[in-house]
Amino acid sequence: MEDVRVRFAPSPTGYLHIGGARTALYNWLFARKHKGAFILRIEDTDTERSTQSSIDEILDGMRWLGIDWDEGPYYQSERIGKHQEAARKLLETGHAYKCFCTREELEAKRENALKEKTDNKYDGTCRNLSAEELKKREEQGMPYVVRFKTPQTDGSVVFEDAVYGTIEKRYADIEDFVILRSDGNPLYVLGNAVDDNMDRISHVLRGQDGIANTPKQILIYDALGYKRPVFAHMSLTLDTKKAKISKRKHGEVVTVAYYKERGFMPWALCNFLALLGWATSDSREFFTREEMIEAFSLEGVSRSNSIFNYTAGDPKNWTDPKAISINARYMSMMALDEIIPYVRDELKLSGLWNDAYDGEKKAWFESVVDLIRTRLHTIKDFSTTGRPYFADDFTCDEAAVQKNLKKDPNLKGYLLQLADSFAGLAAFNIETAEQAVRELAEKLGIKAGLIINGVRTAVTGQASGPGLFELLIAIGRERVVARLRAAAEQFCA
RNA sequence: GGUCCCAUCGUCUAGUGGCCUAGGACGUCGGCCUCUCACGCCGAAAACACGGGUUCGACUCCCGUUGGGACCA
Repeated sequence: MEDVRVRFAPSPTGYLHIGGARTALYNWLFARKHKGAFILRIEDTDTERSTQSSIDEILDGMRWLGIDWDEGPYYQSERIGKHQEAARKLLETGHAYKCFCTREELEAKRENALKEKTDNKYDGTCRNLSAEELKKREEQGMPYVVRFKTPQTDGSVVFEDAVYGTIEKRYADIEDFVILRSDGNPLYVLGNAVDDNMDRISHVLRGQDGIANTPKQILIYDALGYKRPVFAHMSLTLDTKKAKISKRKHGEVVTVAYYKERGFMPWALCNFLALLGWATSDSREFFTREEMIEAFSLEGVSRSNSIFNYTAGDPKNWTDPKAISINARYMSMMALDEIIPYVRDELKLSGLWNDAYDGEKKAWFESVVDLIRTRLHTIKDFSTTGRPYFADDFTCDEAAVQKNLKKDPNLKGYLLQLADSFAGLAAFNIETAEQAVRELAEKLGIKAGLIINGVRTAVTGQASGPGLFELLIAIGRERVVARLRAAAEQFCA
């Protein structure tokens, strides 16, 4: 395949949502795989709804995901002249005509068609205008739209979709569609085709919602003498009720920005998104960027829509559980130096960062990250669940306190004794700490678990976490002793 | 309404006529490990929408039905 050029062409009317990100990703993967160019084009011709902040959010989202582009961003609004020129050319070559039908007239026809349950394609009234009538209306300055003149022969438009295979649509089923509005603005079918030609796009890889437009665009390509690109449509991402996902309906979960906020690793999100409608024959689940670029192929893109398995109101699964699982896996498996920067950013953001973590406390910091990461799901968890390791003002889980500290009235004494024992230890390490705990339990004739669980909650406020003795060493003797004493007073009354 | 597209466990999917007693992953449930939780490991429940063909043989091919989605406004 020579000179692969693909593009992502979002319209900046909102935010970068995960469906859009997936489209961008697939294009990017395809470009990288074939050593081609990935072009970013902003389709901002809807000036009413396009905003700069939306453009910024899209660009930020792509940068964060690591989907870098080679050209652009180009702005469609700067090329309206080209679109109009194309419309003029189609008019001149007889491939299009001016239509003076008013909105009201069309509305009436449509209603009528609806009533009689027939097709509501444009009836071609203005297609058959005589030269005389046409001239008269032009002189009167009547507003008009430009319609494409669909062939009235028996033929059909046929194209080979790289994902869906052969798709055929009869001319008779394509109405004379509008390509230019009366205010001179191009419609998507026209603008998009002209732009793709200008940008020398070789493969149009877009959502399946574009599939119905494709035959019309092919008509335009042919009429304008453009070279047809390869079309490849991909399935859509729907919600659990099979409706399109949107911020309006589903809220932040569908925006890329939210995943950044909630502590996702960008590549983990990409990995999840890639799997939503693409698979390799071995059903592989984890890929590095290079591996995915290597493995990516249009053959593996699925034809049926996939469902973003998100249920509102589930605190544990605040997004698709598979996405969380993939992120968690990445967090526990990636190299320590790779995850550290994310943790650093998160701690800075939540005011828990200490510059010594990059200096004399570096080794300690890394060991803590390594100790706790396997049971965390997002980077955000380092500042919430992980807070007791980095700060003294952590909150205590009420259920944990109830279960591990208030259960036995003797715990107060146990914890105070243990605090004294820890304080008096010649050396404080995993072995000596464990020995101290077990000796105390034996001396008191109780199960070690009682003390162990109590200590965990006293020291971290939580009911679960890493192995207790490693945890104690990570937090450090001084803080452990202080927390044991404080908890004994506060909770074990 | 017309046209187009799609249809395998709850979800993401593998499967391209015999290898399928339908494989993997997430989730769910059970077990092991154990100081808790998680990780890890082991195991279980869980799907070819339906009906016709074609064929010696259909998850795989064809037709229809049903269901879903998209586009046209």
